[in-house]
Amino acid sequence: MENKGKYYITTAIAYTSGKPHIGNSYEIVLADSIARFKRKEGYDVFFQTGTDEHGQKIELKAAEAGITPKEFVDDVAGTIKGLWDLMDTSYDKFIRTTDDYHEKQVQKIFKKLYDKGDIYKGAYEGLYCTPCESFWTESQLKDGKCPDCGRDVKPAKEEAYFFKMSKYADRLIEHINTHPEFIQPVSRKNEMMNNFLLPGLQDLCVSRTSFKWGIPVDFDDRHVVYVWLDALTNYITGIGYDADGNHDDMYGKNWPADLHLIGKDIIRFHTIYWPIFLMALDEPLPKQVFGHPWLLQGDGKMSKSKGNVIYADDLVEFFGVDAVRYFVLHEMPFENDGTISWELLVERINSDLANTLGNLVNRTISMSNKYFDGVVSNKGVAEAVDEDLKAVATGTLDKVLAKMETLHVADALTEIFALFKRCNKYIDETEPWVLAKDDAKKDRLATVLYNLTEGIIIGASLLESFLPTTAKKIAQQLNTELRDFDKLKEFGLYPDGNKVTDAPEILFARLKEDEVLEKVTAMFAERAAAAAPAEETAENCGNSVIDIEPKEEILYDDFGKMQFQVGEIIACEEVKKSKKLLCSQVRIGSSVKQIVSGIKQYYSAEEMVGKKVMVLVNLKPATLAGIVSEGMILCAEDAEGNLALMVPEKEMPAGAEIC
RNA sequence: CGCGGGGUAGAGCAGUCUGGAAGCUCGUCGGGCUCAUAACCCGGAGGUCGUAGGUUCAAAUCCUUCCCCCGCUACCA
Repeated sequence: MENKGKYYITTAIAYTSGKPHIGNSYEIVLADSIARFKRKEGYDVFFQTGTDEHGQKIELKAAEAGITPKEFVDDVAGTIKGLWDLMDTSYDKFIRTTDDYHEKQVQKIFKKLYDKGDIYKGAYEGLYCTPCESFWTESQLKDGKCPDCGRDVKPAKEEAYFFKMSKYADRLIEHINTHPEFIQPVSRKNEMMNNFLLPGLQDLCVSRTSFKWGIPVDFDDRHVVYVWLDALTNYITGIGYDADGNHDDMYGKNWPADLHLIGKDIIRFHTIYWPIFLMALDEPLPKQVFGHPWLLQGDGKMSKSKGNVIYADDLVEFFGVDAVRYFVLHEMPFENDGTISWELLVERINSDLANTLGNLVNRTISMSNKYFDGVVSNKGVAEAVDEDLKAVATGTLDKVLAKMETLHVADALTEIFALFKRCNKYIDETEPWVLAKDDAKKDRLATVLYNLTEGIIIGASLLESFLPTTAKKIAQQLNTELRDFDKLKEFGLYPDGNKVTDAPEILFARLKEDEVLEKVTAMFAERAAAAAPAEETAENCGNSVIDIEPKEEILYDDFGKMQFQVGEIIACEEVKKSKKLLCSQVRIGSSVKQIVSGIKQYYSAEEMVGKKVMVLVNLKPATLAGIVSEGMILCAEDAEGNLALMVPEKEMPAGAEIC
């Protein structure tokens, strides 16, 4: 195989605040498939992944668990690495931001940029929530309050170091414009340009004094390096970058990276801040950043308290590694988010892996055994129908290469499966069972089975990057080797007279959806039961009471001005323009009022109907989202902003006064 | 008018740049076959290509109007 040079691919490093769910595990499988594919193309691949282990959140979580931050991240990093290994991923390097060489380089980089004048000391001004010890921006606030605890925030200042982003903005704009392939998919490019670059970049805060779990700024130890300068630099420290210029050979060989594979949520950091850091360090920019979409759970949101979070290891236990790899790779389109559900998994696995691929391999081997004691020989009795099969088999490589060139991994898989489908069709066209009845057609029969075996091994060789274990199993059953890419345009390389296994193993068993769902339900029920007591205890010792800002004392007259009545919701619909609003028709005595309330996230329109609720009826009508609201439905609100309607404790008629 | 993406068969999508008979996967219905994991192969049904207008011999595709969904909107790891 010709050497095409180096290929350095990275995933984002996973944040060690907890076990990643399947949506987070998707990225590593995608990266692994690309890495394996590039190796087969002849590139000298270096594939790096790892964990991002600093920050306030981890400091807090560790404190909650009663262990040190380092103990906490050691545990989670171990879990993450275990998952990556379980998914059969072929990374060359697993970097942790707590690794000593990384910490040392981050300090040196920070100092270097400070000496250069790109980092300066300033003050971070924002809205501060004292109990949470967190800064928020105007737009992060929920109803003007802290989005974490709901309490008031006040303007505050904190000493911090800043990076001069604007200094490099023009160079970055120029780079993005002259390198259309830099940001993928391209739709993201406009987002970055219009929202950030063209309006003008703000300087980035790169240090914090409000927590300690981070890399200390070595010349000012009240500060720790904040997030991105720590996390993003892993891509160079992991391969031996040295801020003084004494790089490891690995660095000279691999940098710049060929591909940073990341989630679409952190595109900004990788296409704006990271390139600018590199410019400041006088290092070349990565060639491409691909912000992949997300894999979302279709049936209801994943939530830990519901116990329905899907983890990669659960899926592997149910379906096996390659089935899970296949699903996430196939179901994820290039630009839009993909959906995962147990039903879709079963459907996909049955249809593609069991029916199309597994059954093809199985029926082909069975026929070789049945008719020729497993010996596959090319007797050269060709017919016209063979030509199309051969053309498809030898043409698939180029199609797959074209799809992979633009990182359309799902489409590449579809191309490979088109070959397997073609093989199935070939069996129908040639009808081997008919040939078997006529001794005179024995050589034709042998040729047909040879062609099938050849088609399958070509397909399996292409499949290797995506489903490595399955590809190897197929090769084993056919008693041959998977082929290199430069051998995939030739048809007829399967050794003449070779013998396939006499005991073909089912590659993917067909699954019964109801059985799977039953097992899933049982698993989640068990998990929820295990989680519930723990959560309750946490609630009881933690947040069972909340305090809110006291308001000033009022007179009875003030209270008397407000009229509260029981209202019955007789109709309710969502206000389509809004994320939060429901519009209810509320019967108050003999009249009906229209009231708009911001409770859509907690109550559906359907379940509102029929409820008796507490209503402030003499509030001056207001217009919300273009709809008149003639009162207010009252709710209790907890620290997280969850709402509960206030309802009469005994049955009361609509219109009853509340006093 | 903050910016961007999208609305094509029951579901999920391609096709739009470069106008020229509406396609793929799953599901569904019917047929074929029996080597195989009730699988495989063939065929049918099902779409006013979001809406309203315009350009053209010809529009899913180009232009304009409006409606609806989704993402981003600054220091979140």
